[in-house]
Amino acid sequence: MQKDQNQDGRGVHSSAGQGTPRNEAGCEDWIQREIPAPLYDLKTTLTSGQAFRWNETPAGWEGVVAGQWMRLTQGEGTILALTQPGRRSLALLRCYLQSDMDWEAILRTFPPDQPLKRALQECLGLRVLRQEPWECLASFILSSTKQIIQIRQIVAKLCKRFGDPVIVPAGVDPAYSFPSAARLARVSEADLRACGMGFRAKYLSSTARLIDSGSFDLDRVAVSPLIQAREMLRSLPGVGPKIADCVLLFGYDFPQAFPIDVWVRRALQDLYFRAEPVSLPELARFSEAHFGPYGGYAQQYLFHWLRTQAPGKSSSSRQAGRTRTL
DNA sequence: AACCAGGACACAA
DNA sequence: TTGTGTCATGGT
Repeated sequence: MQKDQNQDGRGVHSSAGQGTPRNEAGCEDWIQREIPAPLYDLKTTLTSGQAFRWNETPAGWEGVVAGQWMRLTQGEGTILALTQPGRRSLALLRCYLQSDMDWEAILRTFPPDQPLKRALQECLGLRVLRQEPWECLASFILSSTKQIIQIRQIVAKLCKRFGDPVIVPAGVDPAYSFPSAARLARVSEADLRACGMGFRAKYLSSTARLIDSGSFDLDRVAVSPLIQAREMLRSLPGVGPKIADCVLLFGYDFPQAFPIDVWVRRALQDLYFRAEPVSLPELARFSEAHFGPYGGYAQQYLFHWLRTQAPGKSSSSRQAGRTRTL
């Protein structure tokens, strides 16, 4: 079910260097298909800080999944997808979007507390994607102390410089695949840094090389229990507790993983511990116990809800960074 | 123009 | 185990 083979570093024809796509613009076919997706808000999901490569155009949301360009639009209880008529793109997309998930059953596992209920109401239709592990890992290594808009810019540069061009419909801006670990392993740290990623360049470079050399096997994460999978990812340079849980949640099948960034920390502090400041490790322990087997999904609701709040509406949100005792 | 961003890391206590 | 300074870069 979640076993879509992503082209990450190891193995697969990454050294072949396909260069430019064979088809010239206009010679290829594109078909529109319909994916059943009840309770699915495409825009909210694609803009909720999970994936960084979707662009909104007048025609819909355009992006690249597993090396294939696609355009998605919201339908009534469905998602419309413009893809090549190729064999696998539809199955690929349903896995990526996680549109077959029994969402109501998941909602029922959430604790019935007031803050979460409110976040659910405000962001109904927000879903969790299942991205390719390598792209997810690399993207979140680049995410640390960066705004989402900046992460998008860095990733876009990275793909344009080191990814391969993919086939797009006539008249559409060129698009690129996400560069494999094998490719990035052969890129100098300085060239990575030129994409604007700063100190994260050495993290991405080192991690790409560990994966390319076979020292680290991304597939082994998928078949490990949560605790071990988390430890494995954390052994990679540039991957700490937060990024590890992002990759487990968005790139693998670990719905309990609960990444805590500045926003989620603020949300937990304000919504569940209004009285006094609680340390980060303590918040992590609370979250693991409180939010249940799909806690990561609850986390995504809290994250997106707080982040889309009008600034200044929430009580102590703005200057919560400094530990100022009220 | 300061301030902050989907943090990790080495190091101190 | 938990708390602090440092690390680049650019948006707001």
